[in-house]
Amino acid sequence: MSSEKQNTKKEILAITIPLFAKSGYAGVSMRQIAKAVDLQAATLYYHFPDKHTLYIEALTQTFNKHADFMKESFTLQASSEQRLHQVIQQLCTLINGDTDFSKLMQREIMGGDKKRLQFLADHVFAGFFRDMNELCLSFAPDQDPHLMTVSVLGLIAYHFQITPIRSFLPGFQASHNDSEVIANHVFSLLKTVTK
Amino acid sequence: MSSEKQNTKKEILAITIPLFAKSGYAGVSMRQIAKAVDLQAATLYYHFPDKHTLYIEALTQTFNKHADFMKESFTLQASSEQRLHQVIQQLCTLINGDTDFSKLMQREIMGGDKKRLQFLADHVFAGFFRDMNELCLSFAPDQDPHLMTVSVLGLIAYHFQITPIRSFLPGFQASHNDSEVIANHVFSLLKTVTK
DNA sequence: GTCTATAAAGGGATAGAC
DNA sequence: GTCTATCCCTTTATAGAC
Repeated sequence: MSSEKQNTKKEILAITIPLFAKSGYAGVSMRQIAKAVDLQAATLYYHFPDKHTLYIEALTQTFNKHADFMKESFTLQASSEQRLHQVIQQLCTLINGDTDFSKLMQREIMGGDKKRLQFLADHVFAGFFRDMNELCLSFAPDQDPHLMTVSVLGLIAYHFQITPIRSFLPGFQASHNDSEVIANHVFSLLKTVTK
Repeated sequence: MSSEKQNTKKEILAITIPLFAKSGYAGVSMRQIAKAVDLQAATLYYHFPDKHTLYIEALTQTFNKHADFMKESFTLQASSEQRLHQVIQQLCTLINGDTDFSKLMQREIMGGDKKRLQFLADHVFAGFFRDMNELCLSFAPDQDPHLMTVSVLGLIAYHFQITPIRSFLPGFQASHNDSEVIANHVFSLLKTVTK
């Protein structure tokens, strides 16, 4: 509790998260991490028992960061169309503002560890997903709510996933990387489903 | 040209692709590959100069496999709505039938090597993407064609991306993993945009 | 074309000084 | 809490026999 060095652990995590997001667990060595944090590799083991624990803590922190949003994004009382619009905008802002979150999620899904996926589903997404199902049911009653929720999420997430390659694809304009432009586009698509 | 051993190289690639897809470049060792192919690790170096080249060839083969579809999916002369329906179905079949393709693509995008992304964009997706832009323009003239193309692709791709975690999410039913069910859902969403 | 053996480098992790 | 030094294992890659 004494001084500035209590922050080291948090600093390590902060610097490690983007490394794991970009290159994956196996793609980052403890030595690389140490270099990025400007410490000796051995020092990392004072703060974390091993590499796996460091990764799990990085993962946990990245997901916890958005736990509040996941729970409080549906407080607004309004028409389902207005709520949809708001949720789309918030999701775009969230995903655009934290690329690491999406990447780590993608990597976890591809890795396919069932226990971890079960955990992520239950403790990170369940509440949010349930709210989304409900919202979808109210603005698109003809659609299966689970499929509809995935569609809305995919419609948003994919635009940010492909950001690194987007500028090389036909028809690209700088505005296509803008969070608000994407949000408006997605909403304009989905509101035709509403009526 | 003599005998059965000319196939070794192709066999190595065939077995390597799913390994790289699931665990990424750094997540797979030459020894693991050798074991999976039932060869000694040193033998791999007779067929490929190094690991990187093996990976690039695996990548290339995976993408080339679909080059034909990417070029010939738009020959059908019909209403834009019918063509959209057909393209959606074909994309679902393709993505559902080759998980490795999507995973390798995702990993490439997350890795962020600009030269490789430029190459993939130009040599794998450019033609297809251009056709999609055109199709989008004809069935949804009010939307930006580039954004609309990405939306259609994301709407489809995301459903398959999340397959491993889907069964843990609220509202899941077994049918949600079915390629045809997804295709019909996506089309039913998009056709409301058409009118 | 595949093997055994091995070199050379890099990886995770620990011991002990400060 | 951070360092240096080091252990031990795995990794990529090569040399040379068959």
